[in-house]
Amino acid sequence: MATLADVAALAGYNKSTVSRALTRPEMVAPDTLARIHDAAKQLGYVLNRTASHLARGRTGLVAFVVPTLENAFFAPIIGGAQARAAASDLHLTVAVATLETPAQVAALTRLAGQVDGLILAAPRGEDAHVAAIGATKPIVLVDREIPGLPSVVADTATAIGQVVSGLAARGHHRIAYLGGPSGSWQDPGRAAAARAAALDAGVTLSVHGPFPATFAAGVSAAEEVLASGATAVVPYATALALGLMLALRGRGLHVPDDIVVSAETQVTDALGAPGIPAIDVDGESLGRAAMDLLTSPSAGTLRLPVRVSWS
Amino acid sequence: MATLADVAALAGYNKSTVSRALTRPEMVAPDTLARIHDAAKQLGYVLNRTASHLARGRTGLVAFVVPTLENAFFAPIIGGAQARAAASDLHLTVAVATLETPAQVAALTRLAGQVDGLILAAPRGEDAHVAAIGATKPIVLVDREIPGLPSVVADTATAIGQVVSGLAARGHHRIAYLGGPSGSWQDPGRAAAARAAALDAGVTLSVHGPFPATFAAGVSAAEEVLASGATAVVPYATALALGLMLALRGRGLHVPDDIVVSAETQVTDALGAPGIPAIDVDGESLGRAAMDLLTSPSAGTLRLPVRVSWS
DNA sequence: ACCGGTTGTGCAACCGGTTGCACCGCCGAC
DNA sequence: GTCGGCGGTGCAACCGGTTGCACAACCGGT
Repeated sequence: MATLADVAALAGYNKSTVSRALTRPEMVAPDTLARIHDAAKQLGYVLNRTASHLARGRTGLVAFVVPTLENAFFAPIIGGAQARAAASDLHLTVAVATLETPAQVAALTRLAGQVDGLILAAPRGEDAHVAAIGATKPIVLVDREIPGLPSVVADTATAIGQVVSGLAARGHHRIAYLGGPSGSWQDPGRAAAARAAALDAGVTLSVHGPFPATFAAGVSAAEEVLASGATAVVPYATALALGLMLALRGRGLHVPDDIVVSAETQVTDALGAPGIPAIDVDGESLGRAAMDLLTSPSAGTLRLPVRVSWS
Repeated sequence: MATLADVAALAGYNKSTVSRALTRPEMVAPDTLARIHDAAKQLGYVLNRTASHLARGRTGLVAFVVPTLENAFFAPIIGGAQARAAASDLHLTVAVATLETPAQVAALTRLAGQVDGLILAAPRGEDAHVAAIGATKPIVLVDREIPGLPSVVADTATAIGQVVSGLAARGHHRIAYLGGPSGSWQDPGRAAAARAAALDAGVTLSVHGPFPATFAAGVSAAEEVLASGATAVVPYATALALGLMLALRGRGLHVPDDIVVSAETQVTDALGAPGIPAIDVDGESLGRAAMDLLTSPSAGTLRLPVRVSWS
């Protein structure tokens, strides 16, 4: 591997000039620049990030922390962040932690020492624990707000309110809301929005949960949903919706004729029936926004709209 | 941040001795070790990985490359690899690439220059392209075999053969196999196993595809499946199965009364009906095995069994 | 008492860039 | 014709560990 010194020798300049030519071209005379670029190309020089990072006191790593990898919801978010990270010459390292236990907080604190910044997606620990990590390193929250920390959240509460109103308008009198994992920051807001919309429309809303955002939990929720007598269900997550749909069908009910379940457009489209609400979060945008917030910091919350549509 | 030099000063030793005490304790006298550990603890010393990596000529990074993040199939694999990586003090950085285009190969080659090793999950590029990356850095393949490269694959072909046989034994005469993404290495083996089992049992097998491993593709496959007249379907991936199931139900068919679709246990359980085959791949084990293969190299393929069960 | 062999520690070079500061030459201004 | 200023470059220290080599002390054996 060619080093800066090699390039310098070939071009007839000093290491430092070469370094400047490569990182701050405006500090160097044009023809010097050209000669150095030539030499670099000729030698196939590529920057040694490790050395660069050591000298600069940075690591070039950003940790993306998710509560779980089982929930496909986070995949596009990671994808979006990853794309932006690559554009800034950063690496994204993925870690799994909810921040609910001291051990997890400790592990994440250790990890924080090895990265330039963290993106915490839907962390479930206490404000103070999360903030403590934010005190050490730049940090951005996704789908969670903590005063003083920058964050980007999908405005699903509003969306869910719209869904409940729409369902009521379509004649549903009993609606069920299936809550997310305990500790979820989004959940209370969604439940509240659902309640408010139901109250407003004069329909009954039953709130169930908490449930992990998994297919299996959706299956296990079927019983409770049936008992509630609801004709429409608004689950916290797509995985939950899918599990519920299949379990309902396993009990002989027809979705959506007997009971309507909201999900993503992708899923509601498949059913090919009208009147099913779809809630679509643009995960990639969330991820990109989070990464952008990390690289060009600014406090406050960025609230991204969520699309609601009806099949 | 305390440095080695600080610890050395406090403990009354030289940097080098401290370094050795921390990395190769057996080279240092017991009481020296104790004093150094004391000093380190007192100062809250933690190793600067960047400096360490520079001196050692390594980066401590392993790239985990997946063809897509949309498919939840890779999540547990990443999780498993991540867990093992953490145990070896390595960071996992996730990248998305199929290796099908020169641009992707180039991007991955660049990435390869910044990591200590790569795990390529289900890469879809040509053998030569993949092997070229393997020539630069240690590499492990997941769900793909290329002569000369270490790999770990889930033996889904065998599982699919069992499923087809079992379906035939349960009275299905027309069975459909839904293929995976074009370029998938696993797909031909699975299709072949399905064909062999069908031939063996004297039933008809129709092979469809290629399909991306997504929910939407499953939906779009419904038409073709219906046209085939199959009473049982074996899809390449769970997402495909779910999409298919919902689309079939959207067309008024009952799963599994009218048509049986294989999936993961999780999904088949939800249906609460007997006679549905389930195929379960232990993703975490795959990931762990891949990481282990990377850290303690050995050529050849590690073939992990896949569980088949019937609801 | 002498010697070859451990064992434990220090010295200093090194990994490969980055950057503050000094220096040189050339410019326009007075 | 001098002088301040500035663009361009080199020098060397530095980031924080790692490691080859030298060396001193101490071991048991003869």
